[in-house]
Amino acid sequence: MRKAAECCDEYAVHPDILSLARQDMPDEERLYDLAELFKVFGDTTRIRILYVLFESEMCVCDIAELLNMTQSAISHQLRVLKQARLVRSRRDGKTVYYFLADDHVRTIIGQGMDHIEE
Amino acid sequence: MRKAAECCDEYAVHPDILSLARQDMPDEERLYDLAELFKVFGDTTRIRILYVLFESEMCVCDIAELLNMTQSAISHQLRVLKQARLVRSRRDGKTVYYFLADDHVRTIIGQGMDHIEE
DNA sequence: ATAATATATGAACAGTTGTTCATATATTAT
DNA sequence: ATAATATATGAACAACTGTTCATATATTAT
Repeated sequence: MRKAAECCDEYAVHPDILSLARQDMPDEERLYDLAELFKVFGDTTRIRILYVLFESEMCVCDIAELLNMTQSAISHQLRVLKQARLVRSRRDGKTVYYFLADDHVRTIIGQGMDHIEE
Repeated sequence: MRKAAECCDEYAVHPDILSLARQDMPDEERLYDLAELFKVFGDTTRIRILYVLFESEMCVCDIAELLNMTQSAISHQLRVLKQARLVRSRRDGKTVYYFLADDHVRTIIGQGMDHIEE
């Protein structure tokens, strides 16, 4: 018989489920990376930047203008998005254009919208 | 011609794109809710709880045991998950069982995993 | 070279978040 | 009623986050 925590001994679900849950749990590094990824989506400014980039690649100061925020604030957030590999950038002269890195961004945001709208 | 911010006047993308981006931007409340939702996914403890619930509904103290955390910490986080409507609960005597609210959780986490693993 | 423009970045500060601790509530058994 | 068990919750504190401000870097034009 399973030796559980001090609490809820008699009401505990079957030990098989517990060991199964332990098996299917991704390793610590993956869980950390996953949480880090979602943290990036967890900010209004960054979500708005991503939405803006749904339409087209865009330079830093246009994003700043669109969102009515300072160039610095946008630049800081673009760095976060870039580190998470959600956006990429290309330089054209003095201007740096940012664009969505791949389609996961759309899918994840789309699923999120589905959830809050239901 | 478009009157842009002081910066990058001559390099700015076409004004049509700017107004298009403005149109397709969800309203503030939606953007806020969306960011709030992703914030909930943006924590290792909560991600681990959700993973545990992939297998089966589970009571608070079993989750606490599985994740090696205090009952209080888990309970606090379950409240956050519940407020975000990612989990639901049912009471059976003294025990409260938590379970995933719907399939968006799996999809969102799955897409997140796809992204970090690619 | 210097000036102008676009972007990036470090430090600081306020606001937020997650855990711990103590305690409250809810249910069951006696 | 009281005791025991499972869960919930408020306060406090440390750690983290996003913006602002000042300034640095990069590119282009003169």
